Amino acid sequence: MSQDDTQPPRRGRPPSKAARQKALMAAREILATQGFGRLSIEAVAARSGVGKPTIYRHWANAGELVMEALMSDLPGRAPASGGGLVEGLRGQLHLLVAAFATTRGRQVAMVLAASDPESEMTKAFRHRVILSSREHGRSLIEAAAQAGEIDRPQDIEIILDMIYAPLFYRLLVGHLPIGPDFAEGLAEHAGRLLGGNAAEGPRA
Amino acid sequence: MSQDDTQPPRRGRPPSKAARQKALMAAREILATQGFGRLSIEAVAARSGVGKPTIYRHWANAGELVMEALMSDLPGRAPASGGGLVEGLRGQLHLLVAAFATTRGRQVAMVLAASDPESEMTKAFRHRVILSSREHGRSLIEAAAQAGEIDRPQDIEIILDMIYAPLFYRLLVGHLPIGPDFAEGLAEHAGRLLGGNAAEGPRA
Amino acid sequence: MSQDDTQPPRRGRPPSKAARQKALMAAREILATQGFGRLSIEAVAARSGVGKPTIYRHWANAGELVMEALMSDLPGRAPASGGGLVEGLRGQLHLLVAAFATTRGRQVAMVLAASDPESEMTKAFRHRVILSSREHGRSLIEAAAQAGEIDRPQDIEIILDMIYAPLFYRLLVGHLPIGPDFAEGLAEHAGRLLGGNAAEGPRA
Amino acid sequence: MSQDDTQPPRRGRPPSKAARQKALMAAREILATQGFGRLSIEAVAARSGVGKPTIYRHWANAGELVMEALMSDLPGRAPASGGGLVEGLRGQLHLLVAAFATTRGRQVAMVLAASDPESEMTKAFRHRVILSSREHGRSLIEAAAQAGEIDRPQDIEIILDMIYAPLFYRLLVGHLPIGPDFAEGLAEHAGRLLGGNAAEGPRA
DNA sequence: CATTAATCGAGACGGTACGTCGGGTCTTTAC
DNA sequence: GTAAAGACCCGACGTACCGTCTCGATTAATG
Repeated sequence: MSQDDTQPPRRGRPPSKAARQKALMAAREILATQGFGRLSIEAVAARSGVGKPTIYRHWANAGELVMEALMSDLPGRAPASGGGLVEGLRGQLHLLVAAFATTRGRQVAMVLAASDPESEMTKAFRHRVILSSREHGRSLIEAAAQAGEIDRPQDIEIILDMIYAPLFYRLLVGHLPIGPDFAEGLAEHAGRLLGGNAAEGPRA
Repeated sequence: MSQDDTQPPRRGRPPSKAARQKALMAAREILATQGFGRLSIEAVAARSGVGKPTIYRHWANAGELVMEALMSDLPGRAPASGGGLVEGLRGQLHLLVAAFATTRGRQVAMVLAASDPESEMTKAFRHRVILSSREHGRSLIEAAAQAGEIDRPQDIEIILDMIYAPLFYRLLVGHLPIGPDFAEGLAEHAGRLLGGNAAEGPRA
Repeated sequence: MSQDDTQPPRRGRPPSKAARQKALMAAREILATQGFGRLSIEAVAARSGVGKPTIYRHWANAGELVMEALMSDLPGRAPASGGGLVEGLRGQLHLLVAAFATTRGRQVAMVLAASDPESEMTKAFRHRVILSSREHGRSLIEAAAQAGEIDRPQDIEIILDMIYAPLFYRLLVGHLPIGPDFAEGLAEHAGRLLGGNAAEGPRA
Repeated sequence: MSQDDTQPPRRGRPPSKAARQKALMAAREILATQGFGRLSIEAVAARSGVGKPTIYRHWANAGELVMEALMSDLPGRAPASGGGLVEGLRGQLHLLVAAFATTRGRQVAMVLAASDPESEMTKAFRHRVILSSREHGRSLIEAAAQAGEIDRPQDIEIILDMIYAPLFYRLLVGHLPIGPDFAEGLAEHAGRLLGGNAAEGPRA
């Protein structure tokens, strides 16, 4: 907001970064061992040794705390595989699948479904956790179009949804497993969707 | 299921269908006016006049009650449009989008995310609400293959996910609106995915 | 019961005396093993195999059932000891103390305190369980007066209370044990209260 | 008990005395207007505006709350009437009778009968409400013996029971009214029991 | 170095809802 | 036509967390 963020050195004890970290750590542990349903502010306070009011000073409710706890260890960008478009998508989808085909995957879906969709924290969570991969896909496609590898698609939003939605769909519905084959198939069909000449099968 | 469902007339007072219906009705009203977050067994009991223990006799928890309440008024099958494969998909997707592009859509996602994925009720809910449309799509595709309209696709599971996942993805993430254009685009891309000769878009 | 009970042959299933007895038996068992606090109509029904509505057909509430269950095995009249007034009282008080210095004693106090004091069953219980001994005492005193052993006391009601109240007082308050010494002391003081010439100590 | 009761200043928010008082006040009101049978924690919470968990933080169950509510407004010590022993007993018994010949009297009996006899609260209640008058009587008797007014009785426990039990007996059994005549008669007979020369009745 | 002020932990507060127990009534089938 | 079984509505139970609010204890920057 202000261009000069050198906050006027306020008097009194500054907020403790350690408390914040302890709460996040405890939240991650509870998520890992007991699940989202068992995570309560009370439990986080008890496990972390941080007082409840301190937790409420940092997060508005349990959902926001959980979101922040889940926003670490995200699948970093795929390492810019030199290959073509499908190659790039394949790499990213493998990373994504590996990152979400765990307990955390369902937790992400749960917290997303349970949170107030208008909250700032929820928006940030959606962008960082869900949509960032979609945006990465968009840039891969646009780069391929720029390079003449494919024609620029007209309905890119729907295509992006078709590529990235199935992962969360399987996560939520659980009708089929999520594994490397799944990422492979998605990448291949994405290629077919983006350009007929993409005659590059799943690794020959 | 069994051919002889004449259950042996059990002793004692039979469960009241009226109580069951009153509870479901109250649940639907609360969902419509206050949302899933405000729906509690207590509130359903108060609004319906049905006792709490009676509600617990019928459903194990609020999630199961909500699932059953949401399982009515589903988008019936598309009316067997005489046209080709894409025409059939288009009709179904329009119905689906119309059915879920409402408050109920997000509620379905929320209750699904929040429920015990192993519960029988959750499984029934997933099949009736989420997967039934997917299965309908499968039968459309297989009929088209049978008719020689398209080649039989190899990865039909992934294709089905790509067609039906985006609706729930947008529902959950909320990054883009859900409307007729969306159904249109999905049907068109589905056609492209299923057969090269699908030059039968809505645009010329 | 009687050999010539030619009841007008009423239609339908006759009321089962067995059900009544089974319920009373179950109530006694629960009183003995779990106490008055754990006795509920539900528990009696479960243990006895008698239906709840049947129990309610016989007793208005748990209190009345308990009262009837406790009204058996009461201390019979003392065997008319040939001796004087104090001798008679002593015999009766020993019987009383023996009958109430058990778990049942406290239960009698509890059910009496908890019951609706206006109910017919409560009145019957009070007369049979509490006041019958007091009335026996009255007749002993009046016989002694008749025989010239003592002067007829003026405040006989208060004297009767002073003789019979302490047992229930100790039962309720529990500040001192209830045993033979207690009966002995009561009888002796009762004699002193009733006539100065009653110079007959506790068995010389 | 400990001579240094400066309790170590505990951390955290201290219990609110106001909440405690509000709950006790509501309990007294319910006792007065609806009776012990209608008193539930829920009702106390609703009437007092105090939360249910707060009530449970202060008392283990309804019985203990009621006991504490009943422990106020006790019949203070009789004002040390200058007269002799019987005069002292008479004064105290009149106060006692006046204090218990009300609805509260039966409530005291009910709560005492219904409470766990081993609970600390029950013990305190018995001592403060029931036995304190008995102890006062003991000190009156011992003072009279010290002063040579009477011989020291041997069975003082039984005598004390005979003096103080009838009040609670009538309360519990309800066979006779409790009024000034009753107190009068008790005092007179107590005098007769304690010493032959107690020719100081209220009559002549 | 003492003061001061904000944050910390602890924990009680008024609440809401939970899931369960038992009360007393009513309905259905069996005897 | 009564008995059993058992579901009904209802009230209350005692507990878990919620999010807020005092408290005494800590801790840094200020004076």
